[in-house]
Order: sequence, then structure tokens, then C-alpha cells
Amino acid sequence: MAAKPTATIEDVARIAGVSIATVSRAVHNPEKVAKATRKKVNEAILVTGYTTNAMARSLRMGRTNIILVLAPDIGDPNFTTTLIGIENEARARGHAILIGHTQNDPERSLDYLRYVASHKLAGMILFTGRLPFESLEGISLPPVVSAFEPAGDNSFTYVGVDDRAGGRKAAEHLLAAGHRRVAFVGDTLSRMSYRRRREGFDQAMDAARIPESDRVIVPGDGSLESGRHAVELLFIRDDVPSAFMCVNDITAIGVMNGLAARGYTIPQDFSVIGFDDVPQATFISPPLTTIRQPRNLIGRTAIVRLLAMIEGEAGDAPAEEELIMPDLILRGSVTSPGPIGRPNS
Amino acid sequence: MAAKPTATIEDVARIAGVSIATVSRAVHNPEKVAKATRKKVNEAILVTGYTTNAMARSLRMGRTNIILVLAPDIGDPNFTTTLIGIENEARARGHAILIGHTQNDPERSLDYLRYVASHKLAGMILFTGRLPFESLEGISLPPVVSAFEPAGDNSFTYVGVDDRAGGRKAAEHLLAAGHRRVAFVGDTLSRMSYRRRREGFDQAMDAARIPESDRVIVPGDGSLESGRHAVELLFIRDDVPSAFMCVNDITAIGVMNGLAARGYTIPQDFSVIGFDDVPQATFISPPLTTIRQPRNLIGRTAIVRLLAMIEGEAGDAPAEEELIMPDLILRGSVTSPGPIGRPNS
DNA sequence: GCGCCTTGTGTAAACCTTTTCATAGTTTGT
DNA sequence: ACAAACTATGAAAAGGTTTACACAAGGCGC
Repeated sequence: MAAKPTATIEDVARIAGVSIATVSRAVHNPEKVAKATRKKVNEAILVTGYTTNAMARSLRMGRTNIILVLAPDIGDPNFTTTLIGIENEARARGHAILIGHTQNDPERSLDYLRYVASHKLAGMILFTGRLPFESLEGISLPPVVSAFEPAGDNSFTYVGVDDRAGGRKAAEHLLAAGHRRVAFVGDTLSRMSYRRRREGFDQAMDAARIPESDRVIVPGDGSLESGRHAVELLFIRDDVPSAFMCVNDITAIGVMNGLAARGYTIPQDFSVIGFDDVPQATFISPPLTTIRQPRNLIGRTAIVRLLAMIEGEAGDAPAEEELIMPDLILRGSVTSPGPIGRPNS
Repeated sequence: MAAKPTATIEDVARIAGVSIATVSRAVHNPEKVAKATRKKVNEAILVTGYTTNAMARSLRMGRTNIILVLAPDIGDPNFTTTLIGIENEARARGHAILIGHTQNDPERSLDYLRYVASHKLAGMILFTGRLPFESLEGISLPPVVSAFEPAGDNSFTYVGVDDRAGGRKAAEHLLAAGHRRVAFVGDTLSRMSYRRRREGFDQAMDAARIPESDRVIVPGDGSLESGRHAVELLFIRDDVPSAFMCVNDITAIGVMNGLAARGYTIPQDFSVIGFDDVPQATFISPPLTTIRQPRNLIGRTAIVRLLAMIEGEAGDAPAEEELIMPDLILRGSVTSPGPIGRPNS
């Protein structure tokens, strides 16, 4: 059977015996229509199976209430949890959420940006710093909030964890446990958040008057391999600290792997601390002590700010940064330095 | 500065000195417009920063080229990989992909369904069997293809792995290794795919003339705990087989954990086989022998079928099932039964 | 009983496109 | 050289909605 052409507002009006204006009001501003009329309209809607044609509606109104959340990898656990915070808040305020998946592919990203512009979406939340805004020249975008990773040119409001404070907390925890010689694994300039974690690390070391010579800085890119690699490097250089502070959990797991491969056990021989609190952190053994990303809160904060921008209409409020304080999660990968701790034979 | 009202087709037409009809053609049917004119129009578009108003366009055309992919949990690795297959194929054919995340929440799901209906999306792909279609009465939906898990009332075309064949392959592999007494962990009626895996298991056992008494059926829900639990149960019942076929990889990992907790090593003491080939399967030790979901292929097949339905306009083609044959992935968790294999002391 | 406010409803314009049909100009075939 | 067939363009309708404005009816205070 051919799908019957969907009912329009006019069909409803005819059946209910009213004008289309009244139907429109009955649907979207029920309080403006008499009770009896409302009832007639609702019945007609039931009969026809009418749904407002969103296209026509937003064409007329010049806006939608849809928010696009753009992520490079929707499989990223950081993303999933945050998304739930976003969704709950958004739907409570009458906004719908759509998700886009860029894989950091400029083509794909551009498509989504175009989608946002041409569909007049209400706003967007970015989980990715790299977006080809250049190619958009002239196309006007709705309000944007970026989360986790400040977006490219810093012109957007940003909500994220306080990386500096987190780095400081992690380093302080190691120091409090008695470590004096500590490695920082994953040093890089290319990601702002990692750079800030490093700054936090240095602040804590400075405050504890640990000389630069006792801070073992190892570059890395946040990958598992970079962690394993760092361990090898330090053993080869015979420059092994008693504790490793890693730029993220994945690196930390790599470090633990590398240490285990050399026959050491954690935390007896070495202490390791990560950053992010990814799901794997609890599964490995020993479970990883780390700094937790306040994911849900980041999501909620981001959407609240976005909605404020959307509703406030101000639009030209300057881009701000809202940093959320992370918590230290104590698990089993950190203790006081053991005898092998400083094997500078 | 107030965001200037976005340029419309009329602005472009005025600047280019042509009619709006010509602009429309220049944008969407360039071959229908003279080269010189096209050039003028394109320049005007650049000047104004014009983007087609998708609302007006699809209102006029009565359709969009957007496909919604609906998943209960977008963090599910099954989903992510499949999605990439879908996206590539879809964008090559000029369709855009949006993603929805239901968390199996009927409210949320219904919202998405309404979104699809009211925005006249071109079609949808379902990764979830449970959807509140009842509540939609009368609302007309575009073509739908369900993947991985047949949708509720079976009225949709379904693309998925051949669970029966996969179950058979897994069981046959265990039998070929010499196992005679085998557990099936995760038996349940509530998920069709699991039920079918069980059927495959039974077919293989029947073919090998293994009596029912040597098939140890343990119920479960596919969770990690259910796997651990199963092990405990069997040891308590003193009814331990030499091999475990698990309804999915997560359960299998649970079983391996349970066995490890009791001090056994795999595969020397017991063999374990899973289903799905989740990412963790390679990380645990020993790596898990399993049946791989042909994810990318499922994605591609699903979208191809959907597009055929959309373009074919036929629409009333009967719902079909397309089952894709999975491969057995040999890793380290299965060997011939060892001496402890049948501890019916 | 009269002006006035309130309440409920309808008419018609506007939102921005795509596309049918018509027209004018240009080739092509004989 | 003339009809026929294209080609390139424009005018105008249509798509489904919201909303400003107008209007009618009813209630109120005086």
C-alpha cells in the first residue's frame, strides 16, 4: 500500500472545523485556545496522525531547537559519558541532540558545519579542536561551545577540566608519598591540555623545591606505545625515577606494561599515576591511581552555557573559559618509593 | 555586531543580475545553465556567503537526504566500526548521516522517531531491537533497515551476522580440538541473536552426536559478571566441562576471569571461545579465540539496502533478512582438552 | 444601555526554495 | 530560407507553517 501523503495542518483544520491558525495555536500555544476547541483539534490530530512538518515550521520561524554535538570519535569513552550529561540537560529544556562523527576528517567536518548552517541549527558543542573553519568563510554559524579540547582559534567559549590543577594534584600526590625523583611522560607542545598538565607538574615540583635535574621529562604523544617506549628509554639512559606521572591514562598503562615486561611489580618497585580515569584504569592490575575527568559535569556545564548563549541572544558575549576542578582517584598504583626506587647503582 | 541576516537566493539573484530560478539551477543543476551565467552566479554566491536554506529546500522537495542511525549505546565498539562503513557508503551516494543515542530509553527513542517523521528524513538504520513503535500509531516513517539485532516486530529488513552459522562454527572448532563435554554460557530467550547462537551450538553438537547430558547449558545475560558467575556455579555443582562456548566475548572474558581466580590457566586447563571479536579480545591474555562480527560489511550492506529502498520508491518490498557469514578468529584460548579437563573426580 | 477590555478565532502574508510552463533566441535539417 | 528542435532564461505557483492584524462576541463597571 502506498504510504498515504502525510496529513497537513489543513487536514486537521478541516476535520476539526476550525482554521489552520487555531490548529497551530492548539498545538504550540494550547493556553491561547478555548478548551472545547482544543479538544476538537486534538481529536482531529489523532484521527489524521498529524505531525507538525518541522521543515515548514522552522522555515517560518527562522530557527530550530536542535543542537549538534560534534566529536572526532564517538567511541571515545570520554565522549559517551559527557554526552549523557548533555542530553539530559538539553531535553529538559526542550532541545534535541544530534551527533556527528568527524574522525578528524576535514571533509566530513565541513559537511557537518554546512549542515549546521543550512539547517539553521540552534547551536553546537565541539569535542574537537581541529575544525576547518577557514573553509567556511562568510557562512554564519550559531553559538558554539567547545569542550575538553579548546577549539582552534580560541574564539569559542570553552568548558573543560582544569588541567593545570589536575597536574598539580597528581604531582603533589607523588611528592606526598615521598617520591623525589619523578618522570613526566608524554611531554608535548601539540596539545594544549597536555601542555597545561605539564605546567601543573612543574608548579608542584617548584613548590616542593625539587631541582630540575630530578624531573625526568620524556616526550610522548599520549599513546600506549609512547608509554612503553618511555620506560625503555629511561632504562637505556640509566636514568630511572621512582615514580611516573603520565600525561594520560593510556600512556600510564603503557608505562605499566613496559615496567611489567622488565619484571618489576607496581607499586612495590615503581609508582605510576595517570590522568583522565578511562574505563580500563580499573581493569588493569594494579588499578591505576589517576586524576578523573569530571565528564558528566563538563557536559552539563557546556550545554548550560550554550543554551544561555542561544536564549540570551546576546551572542556577542566574549569567549570565556570555564575550568572544572578534577578529583584525585586513589587506587593501587602509587606508594612510597621502595629500595629499587633509585637504581642509580 | 548583530549577525547579519543570512543571504537568500534572492540576494544572489539580484547581485548576479539573473532570476532566482537561474540561481537555483546554477547551484543544483549546473549543466542546465550557460557557462557565463554560472560564473556570474558563483561570484555572487561568494560575495554573499550564500548557503541554500535546507528547510525551504526540503519543504519544497518533500524530502531530505539525511539518514538517521539510531543506537542504544554509541560507545559500543560494534557500533563505531559499523558506522564507518555506513558513512563512507552514504556520503559517496550523497547522503548525510546523523546519529541518535537512545540508551534504550523509550522517551528518548520516541523523540528521535518523531524527529525522523517531522523532518521527513530519508530513512533510518536501527541498531536496537527495542523501539516504542506502538506509541507512534499513524505516524508514517521512511524506509528502515535494522542491523545486528532484528527490530521488534520483524517487519523491517534486517542485516546481521549469521548467528546460527557462527554458533555452529564455534562449537565445531571446540569439537575439532577434541572437546566432548562443553558448556554453553549465556543462554537466554530475551535476545534473538543469542538464541540463534545457541541453536547453532546445538546443531553442531547434534551432528557430532554429543548427548544432551554432555552439554552444560548455563543461563546468562551477556555481562562480564554472568561469565564469572557461570564458572562459580559449575564448580559448585561439580559439573565442569573442558571447554566453554560463550554467547559473547564479554561473557567469555568473565569466564576467563573466573577460571583465573580459581588458579587455572587457559588454554592448558580449559578452552574458551567467544563471539563478536570485541577490541578487548586481543588485549587479554591469552588472546581470545572468537567469531568475528563482520561489522564493516554489515554497515555497508545495511546502507546499500536502505538506499535501494529509498531510491527504488517501491517501499512495499517485503521485509527481508540478509545474513552475513562470520569468520572464526583463531587466537590463544582454545586447545585440546588437558588432564584437568574433566575433573569429575 | 454604553463604552471598554478580554477572549477566541479567522484571514492573509511571509519564510525560501524548486519546478512547470512559457518565451525568446539560436541551431539544425532539408 | 523556413520549419523544427534545442537551449537558456524568467514568471509564478506551490510546499506547510506561524503570526500580525482584524474582527466578533461576551462580560464588566458605570
